[in-house]
Amino acid sequence: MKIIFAGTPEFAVPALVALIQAEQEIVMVLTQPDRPAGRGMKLHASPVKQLALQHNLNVFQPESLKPLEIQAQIAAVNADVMIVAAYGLIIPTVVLNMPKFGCYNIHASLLPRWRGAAPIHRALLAGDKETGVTIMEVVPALDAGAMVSKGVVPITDADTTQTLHDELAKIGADLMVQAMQKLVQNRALPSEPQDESLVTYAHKLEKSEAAIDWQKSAVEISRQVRAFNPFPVATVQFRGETCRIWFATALSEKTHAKVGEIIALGHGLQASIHAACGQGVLEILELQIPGGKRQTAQQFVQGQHVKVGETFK
RNA sequence: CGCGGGAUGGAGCAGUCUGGCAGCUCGUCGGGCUCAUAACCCGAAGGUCACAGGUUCAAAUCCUGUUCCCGCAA
Repeated sequence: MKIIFAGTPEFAVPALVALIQAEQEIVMVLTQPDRPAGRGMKLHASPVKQLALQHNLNVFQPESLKPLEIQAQIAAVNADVMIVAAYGLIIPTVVLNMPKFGCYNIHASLLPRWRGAAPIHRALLAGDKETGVTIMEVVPALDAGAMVSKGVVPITDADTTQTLHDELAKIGADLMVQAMQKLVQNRALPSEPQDESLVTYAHKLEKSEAAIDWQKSAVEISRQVRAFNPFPVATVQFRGETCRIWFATALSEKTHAKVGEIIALGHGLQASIHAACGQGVLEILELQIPGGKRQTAQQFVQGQHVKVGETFK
């Protein structure tokens, strides 16, 4: 079966790997153009492009899919199906209709919950007990297509956007390969429409959401820290500097200390920083100071000579 | 050449402005105390101060160049 694969970031990589290993015929890989990024603003190829080049696949990276000559090039490969995984460009209806068997998307949530740009972050922030990945048809409306299959993943107190992202990408890849095998056998994929009454939207993360508000409960702050790892990372003010908090968990103990105050420092191998919140206590385990690498709470305390009674703001 | 921070025993840092004995909190090793311990006490090992050149009686520190790491911005 002739497949067009459309994807850009790391999330799409396992799916492309799985399709290559499943020996599907990938006739074109759509990915966003190389963009200036990183320190020095050098041009960087997307993770999907790098993988595609390693396998000598036909890479196509137009700025937009709207121009007619671009659409003609896509039509020319005469694909049977198109697979979309976090591509990042709007796909016009004309293009959606090109592949014989349609166009399928991997979305990192249990639809219809968390349609949109940041489903993993929003599920974690909201305190959802589980999330997952959905394979569905691509339709012109945002993440609104009928659903083909789902995989469910529980969210634990140890999960971050990073860990969930990696797991969901892997599950999504497996589900997509299964769906393609089914499509080859049956020439069609059964699907189930989304219940519109249960729709929620996962709007894009704002940089301003990264700052920690110590008035909030430890549970909420812990979710925020984990949702913002690895990007954009929750931040806090300490000794007048903006520090990033990479990992923290909520402790149920009570305290009368003022909000943001360091009330205890762990010892030995389990060293951590305990800070008072609006409700409960936050146990900080991994953080980073400006100009430095991320480090364990123990290294931070030893290097910065942190004392009980200092405060985060 | 987008802006800025950094590199110092195994880890994390101070010392650099104002040149003058290599320092702090840990870790490691040895000994002691203890029913016991991630606790406490005593002792020891471990450094080309990122690399190269320059200034100086004297450079971690001042000057020039290079490499690597990090944050911002996108």
